[in-house]
Amino acid sequence: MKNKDGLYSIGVVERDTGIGRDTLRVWERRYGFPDPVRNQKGERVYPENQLRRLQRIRRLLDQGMRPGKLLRLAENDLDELETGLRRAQQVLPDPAIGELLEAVLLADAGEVERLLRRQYDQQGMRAFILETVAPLLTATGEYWVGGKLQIFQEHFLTQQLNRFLNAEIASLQKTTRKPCVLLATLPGEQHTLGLLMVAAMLTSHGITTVNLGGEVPMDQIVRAVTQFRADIVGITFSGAYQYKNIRPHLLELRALLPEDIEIWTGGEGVRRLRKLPAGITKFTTLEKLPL
Amino acid sequence: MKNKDGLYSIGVVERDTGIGRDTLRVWERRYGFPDPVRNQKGERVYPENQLRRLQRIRRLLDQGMRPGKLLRLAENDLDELETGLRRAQQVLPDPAIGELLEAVLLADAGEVERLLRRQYDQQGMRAFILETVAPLLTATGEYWVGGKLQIFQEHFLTQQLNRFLNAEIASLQKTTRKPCVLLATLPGEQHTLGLLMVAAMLTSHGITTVNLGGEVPMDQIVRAVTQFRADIVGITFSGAYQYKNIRPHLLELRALLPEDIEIWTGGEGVRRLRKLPAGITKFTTLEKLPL
DNA sequence: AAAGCTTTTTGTCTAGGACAAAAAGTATTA
DNA sequence: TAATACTTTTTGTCCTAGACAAAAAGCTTT
Repeated sequence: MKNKDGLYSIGVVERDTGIGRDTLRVWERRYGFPDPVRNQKGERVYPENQLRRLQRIRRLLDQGMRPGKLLRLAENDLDELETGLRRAQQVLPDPAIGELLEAVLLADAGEVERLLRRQYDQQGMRAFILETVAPLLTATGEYWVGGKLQIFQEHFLTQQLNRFLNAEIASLQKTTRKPCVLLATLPGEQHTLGLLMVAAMLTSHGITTVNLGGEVPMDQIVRAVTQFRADIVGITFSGAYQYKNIRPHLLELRALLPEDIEIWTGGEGVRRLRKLPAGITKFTTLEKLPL
Repeated sequence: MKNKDGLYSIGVVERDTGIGRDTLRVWERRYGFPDPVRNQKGERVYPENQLRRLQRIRRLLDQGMRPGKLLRLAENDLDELETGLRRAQQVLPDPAIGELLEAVLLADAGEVERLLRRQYDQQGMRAFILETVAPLLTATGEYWVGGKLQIFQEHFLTQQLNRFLNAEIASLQKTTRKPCVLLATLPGEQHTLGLLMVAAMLTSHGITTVNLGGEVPMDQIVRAVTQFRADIVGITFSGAYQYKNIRPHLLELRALLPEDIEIWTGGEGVRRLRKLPAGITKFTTLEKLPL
């Protein structure tokens, strides 16, 4: 799949950017980018810098921009758009996030744990998630795109957060009550940290949550809803999820579930969505969760 | 995408079965199944029963059977194969495992938690892993192949174990010391519960573990080893992992790592392996971990 | 049982055209 | 001003049938 020197097949690019192969080919035809090399067999082979650029484009698309515009732009135009966006989004630097990032870069497990604990004890679950975990993940995302963070460090942080949140949820969960929220992602979506963050927030407010984790087929979600007598189904979509699929999938799920079951959805992937039918609520930010 | 009456587009089938669209088309061409209808636009439209059958086929493929054989079979031949598999795998009856299975089938989170806690308190971490968690997973695997367990129930149990073990690891982790064990699976291997079980056992014996989780690229493992100053690298392979790749991958990793770093490996996939070179140790069973 | 070889099986990729769904743009009405 | 209806543009998914390398199976030899 991956050639020695940062060369990627169309399948790998599809997976790593979340852009379908047909789309990649049609962009090439229409806009001239991406412009992959060919291997001996005549197959497209994408150099690393094109993969990176596609990932950047992907992020800008998620912000609501349009392919027809983005793909005709040069690299430095993208820079401008990104800095423009960054300015618009007001990244305020919290010293604690900096400390945590430092500890992640040094891969210092004890320190990460200590800092998470300190923040949690200071802030309580809700603020901890909103003001520590979420910004930390955003920051690491930016670091990764900027090449300042290794993949293993991201894995490490994910595991660390996973453990921390799971432990807290476990210790909180005894005292829960109605309503019952069922959490899952659909097949193809492996990013489950968002679910965990939602679960942590809800559980800390005494709401029963059942987290089924990643890649749960739709019919299984439907069955689980009856089994657990859930009132609400929460589905998250990361930025890597095939955007085009999100709406149809949500509609499909909506059609499969009884009307009195609410659907909540959130995550990077959902930001661009507009006008959802009754019975599907979109949360662009965790702050908005009704607690 | 989904039509009213249980009709599915190729994209939906791809998603719900995990079988790529190109593969679906080529199967149709070669074996005559699946055999979708066409819509007005001339596109493939799969009726529900074909989707279901593809899902069954998918499961049997995961058990190691081959497309060329499965796709030429009639529906009741599939039945036979499934019952055959069920019989081949014996069920051993431990009352506690039975209770847990029952609670999983009922999707009773509180009860599962209570039973896990009871077993853990009685047995201690080592015996809990060996005599409760491992047999429970084996049992659910058999139930799943036999169709007695829904996918969501398996997800539910995985999450529950995940949470439980992570919580215990977190509470134990303060007092750890050398040696340091780095745990991960290679790309393509998403099964990470094994890592968690190892991590739990080692941590309970005061050994430092760093769990990087699933699908960590090899070069990242190498980098992580130096960063964490690990002494041992643990890699697990589930039964679903391409058997043929295991040995070469282990050798590749061995070549990339300094000689004084040990490699430990385990999991279903590793059982058949023999004669590994110096510096790679295989654990066919968790009991054998040197503690 | 491992290693080396040959044959068969299997999945991924190619092309450029077609078309409907979604979004943007424009006009009309409240 | 804002909501609604209609038109145009943009965009992603699907189609065909052939090619070919990677993976697995089936042998044989060490």
